[in-house]
Amino acid sequence: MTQEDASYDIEATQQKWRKVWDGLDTFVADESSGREKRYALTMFPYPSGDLHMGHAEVTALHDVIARYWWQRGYEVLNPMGWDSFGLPAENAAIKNDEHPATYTYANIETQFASFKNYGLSFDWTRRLHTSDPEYYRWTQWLFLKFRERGLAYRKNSPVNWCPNDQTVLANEQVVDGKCERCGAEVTKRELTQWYFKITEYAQELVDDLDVLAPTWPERVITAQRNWIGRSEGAHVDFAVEGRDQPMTVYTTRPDTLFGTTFMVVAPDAALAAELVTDEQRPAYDTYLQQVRKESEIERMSTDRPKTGVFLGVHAINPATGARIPVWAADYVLAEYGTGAIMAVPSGDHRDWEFAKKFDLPIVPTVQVPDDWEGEAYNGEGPAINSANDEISLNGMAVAEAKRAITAWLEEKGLGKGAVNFRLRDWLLSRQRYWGVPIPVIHCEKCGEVDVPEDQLPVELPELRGADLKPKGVSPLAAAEEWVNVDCPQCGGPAKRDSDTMDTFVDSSWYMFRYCSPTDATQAFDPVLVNSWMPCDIYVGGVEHAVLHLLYARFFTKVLADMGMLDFREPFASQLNQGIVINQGKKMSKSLGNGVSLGDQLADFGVDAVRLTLVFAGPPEDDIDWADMSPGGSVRFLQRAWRLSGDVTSAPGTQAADGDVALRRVTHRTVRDAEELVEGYRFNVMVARVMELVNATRKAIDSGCGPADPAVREAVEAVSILLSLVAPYTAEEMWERLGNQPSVARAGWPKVDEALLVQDSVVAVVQVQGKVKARLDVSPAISEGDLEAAAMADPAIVKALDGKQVRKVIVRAPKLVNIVAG
RNA sequence: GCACCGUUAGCUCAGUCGGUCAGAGCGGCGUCCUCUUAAGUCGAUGGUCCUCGGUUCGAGUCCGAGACGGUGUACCA
Repeated sequence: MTQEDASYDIEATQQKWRKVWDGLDTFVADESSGREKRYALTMFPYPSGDLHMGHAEVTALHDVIARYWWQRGYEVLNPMGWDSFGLPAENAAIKNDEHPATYTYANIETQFASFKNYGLSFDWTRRLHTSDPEYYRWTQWLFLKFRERGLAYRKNSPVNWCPNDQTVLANEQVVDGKCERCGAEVTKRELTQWYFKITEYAQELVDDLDVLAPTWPERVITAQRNWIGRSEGAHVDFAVEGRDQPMTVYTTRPDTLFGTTFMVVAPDAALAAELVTDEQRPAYDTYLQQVRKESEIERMSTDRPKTGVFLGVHAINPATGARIPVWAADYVLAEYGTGAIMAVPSGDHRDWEFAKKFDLPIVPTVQVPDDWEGEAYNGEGPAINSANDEISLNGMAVAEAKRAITAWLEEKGLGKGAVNFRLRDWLLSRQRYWGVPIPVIHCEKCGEVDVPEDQLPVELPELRGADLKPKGVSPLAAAEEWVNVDCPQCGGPAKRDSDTMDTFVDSSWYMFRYCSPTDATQAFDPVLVNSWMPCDIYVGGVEHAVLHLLYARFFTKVLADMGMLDFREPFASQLNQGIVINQGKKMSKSLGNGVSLGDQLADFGVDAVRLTLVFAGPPEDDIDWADMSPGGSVRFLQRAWRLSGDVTSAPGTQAADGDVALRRVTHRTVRDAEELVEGYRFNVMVARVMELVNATRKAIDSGCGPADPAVREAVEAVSILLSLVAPYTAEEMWERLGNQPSVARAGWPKVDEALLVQDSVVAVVQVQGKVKARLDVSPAISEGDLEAAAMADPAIVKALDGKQVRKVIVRAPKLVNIVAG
């Protein structure tokens, strides 16, 4: 065997097939094919630099599913595009004195070429970029539609401010008190900003998680549930001495009302400043200053001691009539609930700590179990100390007591059962340039006026370099010719809104646009969208568990309510891939442990890199590239390819008369591969293909020989199975077998069920749990026959010699266990 | 602190209903081939299935406790 016969030239093969594929349009989705539709979506990238190992992994995994569906005979929509608005382009533009579009579109072209080289089955006729005016025109249109429905509004409130990026952030973009993007410590500012009213959909967003739970990763479901933070409880009014208005609190434990011994107000809530007496005002002001200076990070740490200040006023516990002091303390948050709480130190560890520190009374209202040790008790138990002239909760369990006290409060007009959410409205304004301009004009006379639909898109003015430097207000505000316009309503002087939208708005609806990407008359074609969607699979990183996925779900529900969609969840199932790390650590410039995708592809070829990533382990696990052996993948692929040269039967040869043993392996492998791909267990699927390759090799060299029809069947199956992971090698094999390209659309091998059934199985006979004999039996053998056969076996007779048979366990057709002694 | 997940060969992982169940691939080692340094062949090696206890005729598999590792989350009333 010469060198040329033993291996193929990876680089030449890649170049050859790229050219052939370009002429085939193999993966262009055709709505009119009449085939059942599938929509495979993977999160589109931000165009920063070239593709890296992370992109390589997620697209390789995603491609297995898309290609599998094509092979199974579905019409597959598998689009790709770019989430191309965003800060990195703007920062690069400032640094290099250029336009953000220059950086953005250059990177897009680089990534596009890399994707093509990487052999993915994307339908490139549907490519989109969110920064194209043809796209963001419809982002603006959707904004106006949301505004029409009262779901986009402006309000003044304290917002998260990133001092580094000089822009506001959504709550979802603040992680541990830091900017999710750049890591700078987030501060608060009072600003008037645009919001989407996502809270209006809070209940549905949490309810539908139950629908998604079977097909979405558990951790995403959990993350969203926690983020939405639904809780049930009650609002309770407390009269305040010397004040007409009561103060209202939200509590999840109204049953502990009798144990409320003081009240706490968030120091930065308006209510605190209102309630404080003149006498206590200096102390309060000092405290407030101190709290304001704390960073979010300090404030969020849970193990620091409680602080607070008495406001000088008293409230009345509506259940006991007791006078209880009202305090301000920073462990109560202004933004959650009503910004004030009823403190029950016996039942809440925070209140307990506070009461201990400031020597406030503690009244237990739930009987603690005998064996319980601790401080505040928030578990189950009968109520105690909870009675007045009108009502007694004593003896009731927690749930019952909640109902009873809530009913009593409602009857007295002192409270009401309530549901509360942690979720806040989505702050969407950004004070930066490279995003979608908000299509609103501010007129002194008319107020906020929509840009008329026929004037969309509101295009970005041409700004570059230093014009884009962060100044705390949007760079657009300084573009005078752009900003100053006539009011569309009254014609008077007016100004455009100079903020741009959060880029998460762009990505909240792109999955719809892919269905009719060039439609110039509407955001998307509802008929096409409803025919393709919801997406059958959405592959992407778990870092979007709350942000993007929550927003996209919200948009879908709003659009459904607008009558444009006949479904209410965009992604029927989801797969989160892990990340590629190196030597146990995340790849980073500072660690110098980055692995260049380009280098890996040059060294091992596309197929071997893809195979390595897919075979590395379960898709959701991280891959440590240092533990991987792409060289091993190269050798395996060459070994598989070599099979295709050994086949001597002609194309079209019927396999029916072929070697049965090999055929069983082939058909078993194909069937298992179906289940494994559908269960996203691609690594195991690859292992099975490796075994099939080994079995085929053995059949050729020392079994039925290369001319046997079963060999062709096996090698064709290998080629088709490999086409999901290693398209170049598979194509090369397919051609070498004498078939026409492309193997990607060859169709899935048909499994002969008869070959999956064994005509005899091996039954094990155990004595005392130890295997003493093996019998070839029919799979249909009865328990009686199996037992008789076992007892008659010479080895068993010998093993039982002189022993008393106490018990015989028969599990036909696999096992007989004889207990003797 | 709480919740969830995991622990099987050097590495990455399979192991379905409790019974052929101690497995695959890779790596490493050795062998052979007109002999290497991304070629091929053949072969052998390699495991306290994290620990302890329980259920069972039988436990990698089920149950309990613990250890270790990981992930998420954390003053949300």
